[in-house]
Amino acid sequence: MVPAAPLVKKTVLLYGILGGVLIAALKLVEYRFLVLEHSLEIYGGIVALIFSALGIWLGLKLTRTRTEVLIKEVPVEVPVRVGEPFRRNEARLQQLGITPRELEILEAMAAGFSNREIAERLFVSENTVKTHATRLFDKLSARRRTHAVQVAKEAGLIP
Amino acid sequence: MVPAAPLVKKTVLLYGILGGVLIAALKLVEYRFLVLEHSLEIYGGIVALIFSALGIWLGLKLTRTRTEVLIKEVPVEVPVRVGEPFRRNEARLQQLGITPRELEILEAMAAGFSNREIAERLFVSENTVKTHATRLFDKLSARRRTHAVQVAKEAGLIP
DNA sequence: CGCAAAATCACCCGTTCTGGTGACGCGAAA
DNA sequence: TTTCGCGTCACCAGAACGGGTGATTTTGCG
Repeated sequence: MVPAAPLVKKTVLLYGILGGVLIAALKLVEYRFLVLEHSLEIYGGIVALIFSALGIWLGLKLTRTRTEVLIKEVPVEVPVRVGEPFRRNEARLQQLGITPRELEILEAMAAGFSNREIAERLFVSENTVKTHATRLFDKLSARRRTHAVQVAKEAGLIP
Repeated sequence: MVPAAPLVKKTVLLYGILGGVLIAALKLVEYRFLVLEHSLEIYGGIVALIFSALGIWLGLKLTRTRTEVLIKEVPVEVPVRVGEPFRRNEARLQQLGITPRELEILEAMAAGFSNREIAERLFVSENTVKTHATRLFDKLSARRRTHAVQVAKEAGLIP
């Protein structure tokens, strides 16, 4: 364990110095608190609080460097379809009576865009997109957009 | 922010309890040390040491789960014959940390079923399906189910 | 030109989905 | 034994979606 040796060393050193300074500072002011009742508890509490914070910071610091070091390079298989640039089934398209505009909405839908996003993309209002969508659902006999997309893909309307 | 709320809360609570116990313990033994010279410094040092360790532990605990997120993907192109019965990309599946159950939900989702339908199909409550869906969206970096499906298809997780 | 199809937009209402939070049980691993 | 990952379930607020209805503007074509 302990991969980032130099950084850890530096951090620990800094931590030690900070601790020393704090102890010295506390010692300087301890006499003031000492005149109070239960001053020892207060003193201990303060020390505990400060060093807790310090410890948390240290812990965070250490783990942060660990996460940075933990970059894994993993080979990923990327499926590459050879040939077949996708040929749209125009016949079925006409058969279902899907208009060009509706097809655009369908494609955007399949790409995972929301109605609002599609509206912005095509420079129309969201209501318009919804209208197109509704008609698409009718023509594709679907009730949900996910279903519509599925049906469209199977019908060869979209890639 | 801070998604791991329950863990943090529990941890903080435990931390507080530990701190209290330690303070009490120290108070019990303080009189023994008090008879020595410079006992206050020793006392403070002990407190500082213990709470530093505690703080470090806390810090480590808090950032524990953030270690394996940094995965660098190295694309390796693999030709895929069209018409093949579909080969699931198990590697990517594991990379994303998608569980078998989540994959089931993902498949049903891609088929165009609603959460309720999926729930009925898998004999679980709709809430459970929602939970799985939410986790899927996180893992697939998607905001909508259509988008999730699209991402999953591109990643070779589903046909 | 004039019509029909297509495209555009609006409003309402109910349903579905998404995000966030919290909790419990179980089995495997540490 | 404790911890952890997974699966399960719940509740809530807000966003997105779907269905229905009606309306106006563009556009292609006879």
